[in-house]
Formats: sequence, C-alpha cells, structure tokens
Amino acid sequence: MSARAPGRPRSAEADEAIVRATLEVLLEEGFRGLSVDAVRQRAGVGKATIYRHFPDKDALVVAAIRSLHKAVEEPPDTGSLEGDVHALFAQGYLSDPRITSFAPRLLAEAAGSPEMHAIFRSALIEPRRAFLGAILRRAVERGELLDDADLDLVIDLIAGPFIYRLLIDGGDPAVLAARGAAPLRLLLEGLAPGR
Amino acid sequence: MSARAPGRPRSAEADEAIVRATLEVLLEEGFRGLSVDAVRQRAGVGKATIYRHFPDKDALVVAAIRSLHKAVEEPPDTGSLEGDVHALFAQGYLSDPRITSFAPRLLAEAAGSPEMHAIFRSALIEPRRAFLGAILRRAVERGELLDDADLDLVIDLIAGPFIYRLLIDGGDPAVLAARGAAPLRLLLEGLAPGR
Amino acid sequence: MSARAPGRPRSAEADEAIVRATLEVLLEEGFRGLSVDAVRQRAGVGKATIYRHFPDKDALVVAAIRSLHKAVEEPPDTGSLEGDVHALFAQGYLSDPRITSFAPRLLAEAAGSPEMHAIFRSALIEPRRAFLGAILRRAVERGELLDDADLDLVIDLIAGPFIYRLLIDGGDPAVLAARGAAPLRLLLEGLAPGR
Amino acid sequence: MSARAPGRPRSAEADEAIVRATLEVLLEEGFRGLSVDAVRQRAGVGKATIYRHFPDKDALVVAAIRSLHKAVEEPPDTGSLEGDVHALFAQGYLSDPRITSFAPRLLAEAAGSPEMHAIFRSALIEPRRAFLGAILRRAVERGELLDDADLDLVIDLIAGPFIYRLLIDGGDPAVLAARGAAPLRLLLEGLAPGR
DNA sequence: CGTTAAGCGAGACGGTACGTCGTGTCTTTGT
DNA sequence: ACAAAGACACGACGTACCGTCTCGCTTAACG
Repeated sequence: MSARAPGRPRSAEADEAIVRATLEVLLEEGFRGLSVDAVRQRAGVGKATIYRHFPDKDALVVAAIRSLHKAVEEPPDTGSLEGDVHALFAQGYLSDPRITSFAPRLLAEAAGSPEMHAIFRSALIEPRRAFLGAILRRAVERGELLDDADLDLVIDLIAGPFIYRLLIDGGDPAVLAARGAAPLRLLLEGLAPGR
Repeated sequence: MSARAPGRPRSAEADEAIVRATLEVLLEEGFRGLSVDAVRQRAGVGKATIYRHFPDKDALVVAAIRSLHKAVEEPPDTGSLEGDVHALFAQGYLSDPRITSFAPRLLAEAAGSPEMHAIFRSALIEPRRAFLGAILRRAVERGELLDDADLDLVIDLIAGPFIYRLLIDGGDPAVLAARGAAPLRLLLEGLAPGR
Repeated sequence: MSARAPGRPRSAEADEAIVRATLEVLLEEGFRGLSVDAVRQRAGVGKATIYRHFPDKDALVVAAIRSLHKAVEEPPDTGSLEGDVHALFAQGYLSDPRITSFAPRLLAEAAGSPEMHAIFRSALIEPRRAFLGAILRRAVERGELLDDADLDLVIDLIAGPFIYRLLIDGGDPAVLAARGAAPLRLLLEGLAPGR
Repeated sequence: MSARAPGRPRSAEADEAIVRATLEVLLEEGFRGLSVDAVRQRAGVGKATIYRHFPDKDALVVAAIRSLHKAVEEPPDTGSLEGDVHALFAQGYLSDPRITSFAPRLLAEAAGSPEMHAIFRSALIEPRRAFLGAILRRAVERGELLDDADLDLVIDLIAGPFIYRLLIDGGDPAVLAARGAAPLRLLLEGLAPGR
C-alpha cells in the first residue's frame, strides 16, 4: 500500500527558492515593498507555484519568518549565570536585526489571528525562552538560583524588560546594551539563594 | 496683511467624522481591512477632504490612535505602592482592548518608520509610563523605595514583563491577572530601603 | 529480467476519448470555455497524452471538427435539379446545428491562420461543395443546365446567399427556409438552356 | 431636478484613447495577441478605467469594431448599376482588410450571443446593405431593374456569393476581384426589365 | 452685500499589486 | 514503455486600493 499522492510531487527546490527570495525582498524592500511578483521573479518561479505552496502572501511571510528559526544557535556555557545571559544577549539573542525588524510585523498579523499568534510563539518566542530556560537550569544546578524558583517567571523578568525596551526604543543596539542588562543584576541579587 | 486664509475654512466636523470612522473601521475590520474609501463612505466625506486633512493613510491612522489618548484616566492614590500598582492594572492600564488590539498593529507600522514609532511612543507608551512614574514618586515620598532608585529602570521592570506577557499570550485577561502582578512582589522586596 | 507487458496500448481509445470530450465541451461551453484541462478531465486522460496526440489546442479543435465530417450523407437523386437542391437543403446540408454553431467559431480561428483555414475548407466547405457539384453535374446531364456553365460559379451563386443569410440571421431555420430557396429559382431561370 | 450625475464625469478622451489603442493592437498583434494591459499601456490609461468604460475584454473589442463604422463612405453615382456596384467593390466595400480580418472573429463571438450578433449586424452588415440598397434604388429609378424587384433578395444575391468567396478564400483580393463580380452580370441579365 | 477663493461630497483618473486561471512542458508513480 | 496525475514557468484576466484630479455646489471672510 502506498501513502504517496499521485502525480509530480511539489518541488522542494521551488519552495526553498520562494522562501529565500521572500526573505531577501523583505530585508531589502521592507514589508510594504514586498510584492508576490518580486518574489516570483527573484525565485525564478511561477506565480501559481507560489500560491500552490502558500495560500496567500501572509503565509509566505510566515514561512520566511519560520525559516529564521534554524539560524539561532545554542547558548554557550560560560560558567556563571550572569556570563551566560550576557553571552546570550551578546550573540544577538534578540537584537538580531531580522528579529527586531520582523517580530513587530508578525505581531501585528498575530493580533486577531490565533494561528498566526501560535506561529509567532513557536517560531520566535519559544526557542528563545528555551535558551534562557537552559541557562537558568544550569544556574540552579550551580546553586546560583533557588531550587524552587519559578523559571518561567524568571524568564519573564529577564526577557520582559528587554523586549519592552526593544519595542520602545525601536531596537537601537546601543540603548539595548545600556539598559538590557540592568534588570539582570537586580534579579540576580533577589534570587540568589544565600541571602 | 491678512493672517487669515481666504476661502471657506476647513471643517472641524469633517475632521472629527474622519477620525471616528477610521477608529470604527480599524476596530471592526482590522488594520488590513482599513481602506481610505471605507473611511470615506462611513464618514460621509469626500476622499479629497481626507487627503486635505491628512497627507496619507498612515497619518490618518496616527490621528485615530492619538484620539485614544484622552481616554486614559489619572491613577488614584491608594496609600501604598503595591495598592497603586494593582489599581493601575485593575483600571485597565494596559489591558484596555483598544490598546491590546491596536498596539501590536501600530508596532508593526512603527518598524522601519521613525515617525510612526514616535507617535507610538508619545500616544501610547509615554502617558502610561507617566502614570507609573507618578505612582513610583509617591512611593519614594512614602519611603517605600530607595531615594536613588532609577525610576525609569523600575518602570521597565514593572511594565516590561507585563507587556511581554501581553504580547506572548495575546492579551488574555486571565493570564495577565495571574502573571502580571507576580514580578511586582519580587521587585518590591528587592527595592525596599530597609533591608 | 521481467517479461512484463509494455503498458496498455490504450492509444486509440485515448485519442477517440479526447476528440469526443473536445466536441462535448465545445458544444456545452463554447469555444471560449474550452480548456485543455476540461478536455483532460472529461476524457479521463493525462494532459501529456493530449499533447502527445495533438501539437496544440488548435489541432485538437481541428480534429474535433474533422470528426463531424463523417456525418454528412450523400445527396439523393430526385430526378430534377430543383428537387435535388431542395432535398439537399432539407437534409440539413448546411443548417445542421453543429455546423451553424461551429463554422463561425472555426472561421474566427481561420482568420490569420492559413492552416486553420485549410482545415476549415477541407473539413466543412469542400465536402458540401462536392455534393452540390454532383447535383449540378446530374443537372447538366439531364439538360437542365448549359453544357458550358461554370459549375463553381453556380455553386457560389447557390450556396453564397444561403451562407450569407445563415451568418446574418444567426442560423434561424425559419428564416433560412423562407429565404434560402429564393435565389435558386432565379438562378434556374437564368441558367436554363432553352431560353 | 438635475439630469447630471454627481462626481467627475467619465473622460471621453480616455474612452477614445482606449478604443483607438485597442484597434491598433488588434491590427498589429491580432486577436490572440490582444491583452488588456497592452491596450492600457498604449492608451496611457489605468486598467480600472478600461473596466469602468467596458465590462470586459469582449465589450472592448466590440467598441473597437463599432468605431470602424464611421470610416465607411457613401457610394458614388456612376450613372449605371454595374458601374455603381463595381465602384462599391472597388472602394473596398467589403474587402477592407479591417473588415475581412475582424468580421470572422466578431462572427465567432456572435454565435450564441444575440447581443453580439446584433452588434455585428448593425455595425458591419447593415451599413453595407444600406449602400447596396441605395445603389439598387437608383437602378430602379433609372429603369435598370424591375419595379417590383425584391431588393433585399437582390442584395443577398449580390453580396452573398461575394461574402462566401471572401470566407472561403480568406479575403485574397485577387480572387475576389476575379470572382466577386461574376454573379453580378448574371443577375443584371436576369433582372433587366426589357427582356 | 455681493465677490471670490477655498472648502465640500462624489467619483473618475493613472498606477500597482493581488489571487485565479489557462497553456504547453516536465517529472513522478503505477501497470 | 506508456499512461494518469499533477506540478512547473509564464503570462493574461478582472478586482481592489492608493493618492490625484475634476465636477458642480456651498460657505464664510473681505471688499
């Protein structure tokens, strides 16, 4: 018995070319300047193929965003919580221009669209929370944090102000560097076990 | 020399009708569904009039957002920082559906548009930060906070996780109520002077 | 090594199914509504098979039209020219709805396409001219027409007004019956030898 | 009471430019090569304007055909029926390439579309019949034709074979010149009063 | 107190992008 | 080895929207 659909299968190359072209146009021309025909031309692909792979332009953008997921690398172990977090920020954990540029737009689409919101979470938010979570678990093992600390809450406390600043200041890296780390010290003091 | 332009003056009624219609369409149809013609029809106004009052569609949206500013009320003095902050959250400081619905969309427009971003900050962010600031200054006067506390930073620490949760969870009020207040207690402990 | 049969020799069936499906779609949807995919689906055939049998859509149409040729029957001998011609008209010599429906469309394709025009002539025009020619030759033998009459010209004179009316009046059978035969009498008088 | 519609009136210039551009593209590229965007570009007009003036591409073509009507000139009086008819043919009464090229295509559209057929008749057929009719009436006055001749029938007899040849031979002018006039002599003999 | 310049609703205008569909070619799997 | 199924590149179709431009009319300040 065959689980295979008949006919010529969808081209993975075309799919990849479309997503890559979308990302390129998105970065060069911005969201407003993204046209399906521009993607079509750059990908060297037929318009019908785009619409066969993605129901509409939004889905195309979502796929492009999702493709960024792979780019995020594992955070290194520097030996201390503070070092780990700084390393995470330093490696562009959230200040990656692609993220600061795309995330708000994606967020806008997510408003009123539960599926879009789920994609937003799974493609952008959760992987980053997972990295922070790993760092925090290492800190607990090291004894830097209380055993019963609510790690999800701690993540909120670390990432929240950072994101907030990101949104308010429009992703200016200098401002982020200056203010992003500030809450961390405060938290480290409040959450240290021996106190 | 005349300080007055000749001819019929611009109609304040038309201006108001345009802004109101824009808000209505924005709420009913969302950002994507907002078309100048829809505003025109709902406002009972000529298209040229819209473009005489606002240079383009973005300006129209900005004006509509700005018109929401008036709705925010002064936060009451409950006698304690914790009470004030809870009161602020309780009165819908940020969970106002108009805010949770508009803010992300506006944010999306703000990405890559400095003017839009400035509007976003001045119309939505700053008024709310001002309220929190007033509350915190009262707390300093009461002796609940250290005199030399960086209030802007404290605001980040309080509002940041809240906003972060708002964005992640899509503004679900129940979740906000459960998690929004959590960081506050932690902060209050860490920032109390007598320690 | 496998002695498996080299696939089903379905070629002839497929060809016939394609032509039949083309005719059906042509009659139901008209020329504009004829799409190769519609033919494909109705014939239960692969698209590549169609293009293996016919170079392009025009050839497909030509084949469909040609398949109508077989339907035309030999004209009977009634004993007189007038009777023969009336019999020819009566048997639907040209008022066959398939002809009145297809001919103009085919004509349209023929404009500017010599090959199409040749098809048009050989599949529709010439067989009918041949019938008229046979009738006229019988008339010459009977002495009803002058020996040196230009039979091609006589055919033009008989068929021309008829076709002209057909095109002008849109193939309305009543009109054709009323006016189609009229020129014939006039011609018979003018071409009778004993005058 | 105002008979004037509100708003900016449709542009007669745009309409004319569209029709002219359609005719040009039609003549240069042929029917198959006619695209609305080509017309749009050549006319220097917005696509929406085309579709505001004409419901679809067919209507556009019809309007272009109709615009040819004005080009037909009055037939001169040469003093004799035969001369008049020759003059009519000589001036391109029916051999105008625009006619021989468009008529069959229009005919094809007319099949199954009464409105289209009516346009075909009123824009192409009737004006030409009217010219022939005028010539024939002059002939009756001159005594060249019987007073009680059915002029409509005579028109059929003159025009019919000519059109028939036109269609069969694809509008080759040489063939038309050779064969188109042949039936005329026959008819003149048969319809002359003094016989 | 009438001119007159600029406002007004209405809607057509030139463009540009959208998403659908049709053509003729190709690449799969199944028989 | 050929057939069905259907994906592919290309390009036209008809719709919607943006921001500009006439229309004919109102409205108010100035002469």
